[in-house]
Amino acid sequence: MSGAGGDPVAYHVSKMTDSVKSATRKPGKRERLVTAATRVLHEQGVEKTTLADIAQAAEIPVGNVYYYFKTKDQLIEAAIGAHAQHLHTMTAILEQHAATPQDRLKALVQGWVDQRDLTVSYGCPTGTLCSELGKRADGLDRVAAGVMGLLIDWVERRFAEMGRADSRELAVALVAAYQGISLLTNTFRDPELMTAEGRRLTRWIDSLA
Amino acid sequence: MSGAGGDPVAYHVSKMTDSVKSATRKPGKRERLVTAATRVLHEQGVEKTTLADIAQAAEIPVGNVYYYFKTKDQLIEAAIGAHAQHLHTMTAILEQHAATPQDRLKALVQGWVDQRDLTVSYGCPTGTLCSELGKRADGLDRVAAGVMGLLIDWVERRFAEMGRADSRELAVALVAAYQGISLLTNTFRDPELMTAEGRRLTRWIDSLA
DNA sequence: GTCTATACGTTGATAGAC
DNA sequence: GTCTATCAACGTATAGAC
Repeated sequence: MSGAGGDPVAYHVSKMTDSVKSATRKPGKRERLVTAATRVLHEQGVEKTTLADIAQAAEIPVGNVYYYFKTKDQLIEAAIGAHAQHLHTMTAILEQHAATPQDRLKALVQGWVDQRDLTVSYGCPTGTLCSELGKRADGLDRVAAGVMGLLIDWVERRFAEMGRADSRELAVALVAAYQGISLLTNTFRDPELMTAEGRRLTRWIDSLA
Repeated sequence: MSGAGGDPVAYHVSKMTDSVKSATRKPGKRERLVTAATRVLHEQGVEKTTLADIAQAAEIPVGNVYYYFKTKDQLIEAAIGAHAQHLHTMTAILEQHAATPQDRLKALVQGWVDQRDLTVSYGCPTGTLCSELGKRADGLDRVAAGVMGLLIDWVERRFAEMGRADSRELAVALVAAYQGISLLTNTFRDPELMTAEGRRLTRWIDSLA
């Protein structure tokens, strides 16, 4: 890991601490930087994206980035933290709008299908992140893996609630199916691949109930 | 696309042509370069790999690379061609060692499981390539997609031989499952994920027979 | 054909003015 | 806190000696 604010959760805490320390601080800049980074890193990939790309998207001068983040890796880490936050929000909504474990899982799948156009263009945000960072061994790879773990854990809990003893294996299989079809949807630029696999997975979930 | 020798097949043809043109040519250098590129690009990823990395792995001076390839992209293209060649060889062996479509598909799955240690370290060679190049729109992305297409086509033919009308969808699902579990196996550095999914897929193929 | 030297742009990061 | 100017290192690619 590369310094303080090492994990996605700690990032938000340290941000709050800073806000308390100086009341004059504009919270907009840092947040804009992270939001821009999240989007641009997804669109261009981690290794190909420069700080200039992110700074431009956030409408912030390049050199100024270093006031908010000591290194490029720390900015990437914050962007991964934003993914974790987004995932948390999404699963909370799923739990609110669907009652049974099966319905929640099927709603998750439907969400994937609804996102298919973004997947066609850039692949799954978490998946492409893990794919690139998986070739590293500097700590950032573990941070990305953490987000993927959160997703699998959530799915596993739903299968467990359905009374499945093999809930972990089923969760891994469902997320793997999504990651795989995301890759193919992006590779062949064909949203219909995601739609068709969504139908298959929905039937599969029903068959397990 | 970035010039002559635009597709994986044409590469091998142009190589042959060159060999005919000058009998004194050492075929070792170019081939070593492509072999090294194939390995290093898989290990480090496309965007992070420099020509110096590849040249060093091939034990060739950096500047000399440009005698064999006009640009870095053309070397990458040749490496993708090597993947296509390898895939062709592999499927030929599968057809030789297994008789029925089911057995051939199960042998394919077993091959994936046997490769799990490499997947733990660097992910699926074709998959990580497609993931990175999928963010481009310069032609190389289509070349990588071509290799993935070869694999799906081969699988589809086996399902068709089994009499399945939905052979294309099944082929996409099987390859997606492999790509997805490859990503997770690499993300969590856990070969057991691949082993377990291999068992699941083998049972699934049997259930379709 | 093979290799060395080097040009030229870009990148992450720093120093310091305001 | 914000921004500009700039550095040092590295990347691709070229020129040209042998």
